[in-house]
Amino acid sequence: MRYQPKAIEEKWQKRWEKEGIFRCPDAVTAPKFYCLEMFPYPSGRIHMGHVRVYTIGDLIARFKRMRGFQVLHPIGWDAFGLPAENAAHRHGTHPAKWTWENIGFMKEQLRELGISYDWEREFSTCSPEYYRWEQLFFLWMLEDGIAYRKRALLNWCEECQTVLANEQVNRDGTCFIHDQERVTQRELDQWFVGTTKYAEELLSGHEELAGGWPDNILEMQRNWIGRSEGAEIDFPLEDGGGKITVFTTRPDTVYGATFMSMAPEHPLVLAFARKAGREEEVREFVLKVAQQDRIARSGEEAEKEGIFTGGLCQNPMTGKMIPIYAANFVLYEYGTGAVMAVPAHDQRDFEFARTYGLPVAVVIRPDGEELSSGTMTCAWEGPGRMVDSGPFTGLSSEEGKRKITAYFEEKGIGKRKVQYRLRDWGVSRQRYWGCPIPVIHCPDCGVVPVPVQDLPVVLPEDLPYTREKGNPLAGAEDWIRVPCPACGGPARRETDTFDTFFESSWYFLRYIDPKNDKAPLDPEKMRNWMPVDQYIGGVEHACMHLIYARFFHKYLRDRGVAHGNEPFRRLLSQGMVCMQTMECPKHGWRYPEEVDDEGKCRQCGETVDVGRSMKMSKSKRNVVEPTVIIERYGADTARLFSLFASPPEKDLDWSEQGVEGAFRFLGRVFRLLVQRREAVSRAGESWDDSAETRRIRRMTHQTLRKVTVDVEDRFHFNTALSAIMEMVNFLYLVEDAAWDSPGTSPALREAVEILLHMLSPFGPHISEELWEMIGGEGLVSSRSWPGFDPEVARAEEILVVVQINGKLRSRITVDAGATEEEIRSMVMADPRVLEYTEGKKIRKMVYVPKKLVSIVV
RNA sequence: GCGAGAGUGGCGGAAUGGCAGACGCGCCGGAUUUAGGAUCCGGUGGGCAACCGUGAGGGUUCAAAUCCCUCCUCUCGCACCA
Repeated sequence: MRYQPKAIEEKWQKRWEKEGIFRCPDAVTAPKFYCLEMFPYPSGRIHMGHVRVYTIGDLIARFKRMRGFQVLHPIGWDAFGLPAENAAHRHGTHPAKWTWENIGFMKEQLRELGISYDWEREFSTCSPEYYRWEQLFFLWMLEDGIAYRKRALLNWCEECQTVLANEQVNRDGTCFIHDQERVTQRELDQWFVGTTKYAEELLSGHEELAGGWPDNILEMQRNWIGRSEGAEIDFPLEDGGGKITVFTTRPDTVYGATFMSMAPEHPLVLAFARKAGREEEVREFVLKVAQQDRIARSGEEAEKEGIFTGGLCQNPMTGKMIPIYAANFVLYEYGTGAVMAVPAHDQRDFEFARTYGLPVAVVIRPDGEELSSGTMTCAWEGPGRMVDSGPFTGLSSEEGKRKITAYFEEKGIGKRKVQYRLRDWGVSRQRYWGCPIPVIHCPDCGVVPVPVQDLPVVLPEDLPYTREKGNPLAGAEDWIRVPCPACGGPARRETDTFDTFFESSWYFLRYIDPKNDKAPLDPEKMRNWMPVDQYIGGVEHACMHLIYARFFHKYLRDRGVAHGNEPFRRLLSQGMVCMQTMECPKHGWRYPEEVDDEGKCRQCGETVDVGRSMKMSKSKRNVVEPTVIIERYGADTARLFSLFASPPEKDLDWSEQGVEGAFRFLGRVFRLLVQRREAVSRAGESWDDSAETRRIRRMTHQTLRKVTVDVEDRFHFNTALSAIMEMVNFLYLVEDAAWDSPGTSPALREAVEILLHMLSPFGPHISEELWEMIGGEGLVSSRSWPGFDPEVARAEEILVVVQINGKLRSRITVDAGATEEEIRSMVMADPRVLEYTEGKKIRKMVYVPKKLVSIVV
């Protein structure tokens, strides 16, 4: 009898489904555990990254289920998005058809992996029954002023006729689809959502998440939110006709502000130029900067360029008039779009001042150093004593910050200010395959929200699904033309759709009540099930999805639809699946079959460069198809390998031999049980108290303890598996006589039963098969996790290590019950110890209970 | 540039102050086999040895892969954020 995964896996998948053991009833009858993996985009087939994340999630879900929790483990589809439109364009199918077909394929593949989902809760975000609720949320956001319309500068591709997200612009500033097409900046009216209103809470929420979330993700979010404390200061304009407000983190340097820099996009820039009769040259500069793509403009190496606008303003502390420049390094979207320039104490301002011959004024003196504005070669950005700063001269820069800000507030010319790097979220996309934004544009009433009773605004499916250019929705005249809900006059629907991150920002709530057609979800169910106890996904979502989802949850909490402050109690961020790449100097990336045994390219005979391991991707030709692996080795092998090869948070290097190893281990377990099943079924009721029984049971319970702790507390799945392997190795070495003896065979039966329980969350199909084979009751997947007996697991003898002068010199075996006194005297009697201590004076002796004795002579 | 993390056999990785290299891969040997494969058993950091070994150097400690300092390398994130 051989291990043939194909034959057994399908059988058990059908059986689990028939018995519905992974279905999660609404009523909570046991402690709940909500286990969620980031849902997939239905691209057509699963890849190894999917196998890894869903295997990890399934291990946790299955383990918790066996631990007695009522586990909610759902799956759905993040079904809107651009690839569907691109595929539609290429293959002439409808995006909806393409998407639904892909869902069908991928569902089948996930089933083949044997993931324990409650399929009854499955949904796709592209169905109106789902997206109607986010349309409702958007109407609430409009009501609350959280959603608003703003003119903004966006990346625009002339070929696509659509806005591109920053991630869709190549590094060289071209479109990610049309790499010949230069992306330009275009000003458009767009919908925004006020994520910044929650900036402080998104940051302070980290306290609640600390411990449950990996530190690096929290750190990334912290950087992304980018809180900085400082002050806003007003600089009056020369003609007394207003002021420019700047934000600075260094109010202590205000006496050194010798000019002002503004973002070229700032409307005041051209206004100043017009007044000063410099409009032409300034406009030319502004246009030139606008032509520069974002990437070329950003980065510290980029050359600092600017132009005098013709405007002047007054430094409120020195009273001096200072020139206002437009400068390419000033960001319009951050702070106020204007910066007080302190060349002596800011490197950018320093470079700018030297280029344009502007004055440098030292106002902070570092400890024990003299700075001279004429000779300094770079700015001093550190702390120091204030100089040339009027009444504040002599203060430390830290104290100066506080005192000057207080002074501003007293005089009403400035105030304390906390500034964030986080921007409001632009949610409009000029695309077809997305959720329609539920507003109507009326020539008389302006923007009118779609009345709640008219929801959902259903995406029309029966249109020419693709146009040569632009958004197909914009051509759907029958759908667009509607009467204005306010005045009844002719009006037009919004043709933009939501960013697909909108759908993924609340899907975890919908799983709790996926079929509810009266409300997004029932409040009682929500209180029963939220928060998600364990969320699992890739690090690439650290700053986008995971911030949007936290924001959404906080907003919905404020609207009474969610409760609790954070949606995800614990987060596991799993590493990528990588594989070696092979690159031919002439033909680029090669598939393994394009390279011969000697490592030469089959096309040209050149030696192929075997590169380092990189994330699997089609373009690098280092992809392994999960279906091929499942076909050849079975799902349990695929699962086992991805759990064993590497700890979950690290990158995993794919290796064919590693997969073979996993397969071999499963075969070994299979053979062991086939070989011993007779003995196991004949085993008696109770074991004896022989040394052999104790040895077997000790191994069993020690392994059980390690596996339980490794899976439950440490997420060290690879070491849990290695413990299981050790136990299998141990069982192979147990003599035939012990399997057949009435005294020890019951202990071996216990060992085998516990082994199958432990293996079940890792390799569920083979575990069921073997459980059935030894005559186990019911399905092992729905049994309870066995509890280990610490008494049994306790060692009878312990090894005490002896160090002399810090070096390992001897080991002695002592009875587990030995006292410190006994151990000390045994150590002193040990011949190896005597050899090193003879004739020497013992200066110190350290005793670590039941572990080690350290002697200094 | 700033921030975070990592660096251990031929390889993936164990050990989080107390026996460095668990487990697996690879390799070597044995058994079985007509043979190969598969399987089962054993060995496998370096050095003849004393000893030496966790990126390099220093420190703390009876004891350091683990803690501290300096440096190097790599990965990731942010990247002119005033």
